[in-house]
Amino acid sequence: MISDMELPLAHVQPSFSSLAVQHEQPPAPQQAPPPQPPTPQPLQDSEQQHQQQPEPEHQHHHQEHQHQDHHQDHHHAEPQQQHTAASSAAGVQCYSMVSSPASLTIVNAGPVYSHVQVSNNNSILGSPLMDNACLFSPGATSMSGVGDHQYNLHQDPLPDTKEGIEELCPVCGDKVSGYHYGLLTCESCKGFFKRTVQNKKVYTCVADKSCQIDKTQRKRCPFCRFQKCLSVGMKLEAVRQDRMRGGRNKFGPMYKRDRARKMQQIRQRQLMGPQRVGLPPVGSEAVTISYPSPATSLPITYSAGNGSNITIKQEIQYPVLSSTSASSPDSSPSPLLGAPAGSSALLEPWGAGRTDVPTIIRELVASLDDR
DNA sequence: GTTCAAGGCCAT
DNA sequence: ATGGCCTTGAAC
Ligand SMILES: [Zn+2]
Ligand SMILES: [Zn+2]
Repeated sequence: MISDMELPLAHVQPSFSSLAVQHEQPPAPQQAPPPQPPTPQPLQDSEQQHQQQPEPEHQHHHQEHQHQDHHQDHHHAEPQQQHTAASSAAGVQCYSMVSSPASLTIVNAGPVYSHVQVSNNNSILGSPLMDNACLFSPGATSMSGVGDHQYNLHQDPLPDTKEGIEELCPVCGDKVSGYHYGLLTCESCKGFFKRTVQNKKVYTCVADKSCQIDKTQRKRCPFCRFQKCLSVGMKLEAVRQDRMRGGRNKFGPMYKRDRARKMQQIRQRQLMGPQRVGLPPVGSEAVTISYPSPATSLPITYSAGNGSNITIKQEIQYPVLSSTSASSPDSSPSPLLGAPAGSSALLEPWGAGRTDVPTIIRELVASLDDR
């Protein structure tokens, strides 16, 4: 039985499996793929209410925003949190792209951000490897009934070079509209990710969780779309639980750095001509620092829809108290290609949670972690 | 004052 | 439910 393997690797999925969780889920033979109601898994972390740094005393002052012409509805946070004490380790995986835009390989990486998952007994489904691992199937698997078009993956003759490149959404290939939840994505995936996380949607894949997601089929399987969003690195924590509008979050500096990095890459390309300018994984030099625990987090369980509980990890940033606050998000937003294995830095030596660090120092640190 | 990513709105 | 467009607001 597959029941208990720890399969540390293998669950990338948006989660689920916990759906029925706790109770076992025996009824599924090995073939039945979908009965599992998935729980989109790793769900949520949210950007917490806005309490970022200063202001030790207030907590929510959204104030009524009403100037302007339209009103929005804002409800305060909704009631839904129950924390559980158990959290298990997270096996995180990343997909790395192997040159062609179509093939992905799984790479196992250390704990990166959040994928906490509950008791996952994803046993059912049969072989663990199958379900999530094959994002790409050779041709045979078309989903049941739906997928009919199989394009052969043609690669663009000139994938890189010029700005044209890299402006495709890593999830669906549509045009990028800016940085959203951690990386450059298109407007629709931004909206999709936001709706999914805010409303705690739980999707189900009727096929085998490996549907191809592209601009024309992204609507067909939200489950696989969300799964891909997480795979490429969209951050749950960037979705605000309190729905505060505007402002900048902790990823701001990262976006800026990433942008500069890409810019330089382009410069080099122009000057160097046809030389291979593959950008280094992000940790090119030598400086690789790894820190212990990821961040203060508390797992909380909420019930989604009906009947499923999901444990999620919520990032909390204490204002100015604990030195355990995360200071630099992560240095690389890049889709695919996981960070080596422990390169998430959180916390600076001087425990500067967020005080007044001279700009220059901050940049130094940032560039340090960046490499 | 400017940015620009996050959330909201609303016609499909 | 989706996705294009609009408003917001901390960081710069
Ligand atoms: Zn997209
Ligand atoms: Zn699917």
